[in-house]
Amino acid sequence: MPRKAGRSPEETRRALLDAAATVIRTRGVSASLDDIARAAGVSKGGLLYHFPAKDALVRTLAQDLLDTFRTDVQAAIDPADTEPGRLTRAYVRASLDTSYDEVAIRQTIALVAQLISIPEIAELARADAERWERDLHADGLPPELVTLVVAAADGACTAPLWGAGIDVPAMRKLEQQLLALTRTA
Amino acid sequence: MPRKAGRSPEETRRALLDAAATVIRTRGVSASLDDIARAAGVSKGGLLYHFPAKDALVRTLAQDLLDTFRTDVQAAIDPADTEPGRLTRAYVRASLDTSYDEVAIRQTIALVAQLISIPEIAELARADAERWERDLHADGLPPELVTLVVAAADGACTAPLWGAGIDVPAMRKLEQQLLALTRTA
DNA sequence: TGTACATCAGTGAACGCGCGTTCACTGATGTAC
DNA sequence: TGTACATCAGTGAACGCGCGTTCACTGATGTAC
Repeated sequence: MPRKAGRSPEETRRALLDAAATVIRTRGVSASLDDIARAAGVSKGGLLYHFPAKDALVRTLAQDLLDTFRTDVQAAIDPADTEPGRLTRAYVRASLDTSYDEVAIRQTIALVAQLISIPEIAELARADAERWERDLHADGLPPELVTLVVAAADGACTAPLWGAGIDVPAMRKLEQQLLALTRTA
Repeated sequence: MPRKAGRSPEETRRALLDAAATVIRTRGVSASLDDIARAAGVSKGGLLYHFPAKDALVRTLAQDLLDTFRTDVQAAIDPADTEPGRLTRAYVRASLDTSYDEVAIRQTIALVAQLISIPEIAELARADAERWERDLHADGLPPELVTLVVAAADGACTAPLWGAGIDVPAMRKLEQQLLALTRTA
């Protein structure tokens, strides 16, 4: 069957990326293209029309996630906040603000863990992290403070990956502590 | 060829685990049993004599790493330190003490990332993390302080995973900051 | 001390299955005239 | 407005290869007598 009426190619592509995220989250990166394609309502061949190889699909998915987080942080910047550390505060908020449910958070982290285990994608993440480091250290706060606050934010939001349950009240408290720290400077 | 003189079965088993760590670090969890076995100087069949399936090998390797970290933290406890927070301080030291070289650290983290992406092993890590949470919160410090310090230690030592270079002086400074925090209580 | 036998610690060839990729083909959509 | 044609967005069968697992076999080591 050819192109489905009622779905544009871009929508199909988006559906494939979303399906890849869902399927890889639960079945791991070794999930088959067949599974992903079926979850998107497309044949395996159809998937390969949009992404010439599995590598390309997974790489695109990873870049998509990195871009989304960057956008989230930008959106978390308080326009009224003009003091040093505004980006750092937005980073803390975007990292710890658990407005979604616990399951979704854990699944997203699991997905990232899946992707980061691919060397090529680890390289992508590396470049992204270096950019974050530059941006955060140009935010007007003392470097040791940035190191501490960012490490804690990273640690808290990746902790579910290593195990322990997500304690929402504790995370809110930590968020407040970290935000307060950025204002002591 | 049968058993090699000059290597006991336990040594062969240990060699297989070490080889698995090395090979999986560089080629990922999808590294073949053939590669791992060859790296240990054993045939694929020989590997399967010691570990009945690939799952078993990888699970054993993961448990081995968790146990090693726990032992490291125990070893980092200062016997002269009798104040509240001694376990937390040992955790910070064991996490941030980068006495090894940078490459080794990054490779170990990469290995953990590989393993954690296997759901069954994520479950193992989860159980381990819950145990850590119990132990650390029974260490006599205020809970929010433990959350902050442990999150920062975790974040700092997993950061290389997401990218940014390991800044050894910055990590030493962070270590001092965190240790100081545990004494303010 | 020698011999027979069981078990241990492997070997390496073969199997079979799953999965990524290729490919010939197709019907809907867009464009030129 | 109708028609012809090119391109787009797929389909689904087939291929081939890699890898996990099985299995028949083997030589060294340990044990009983």
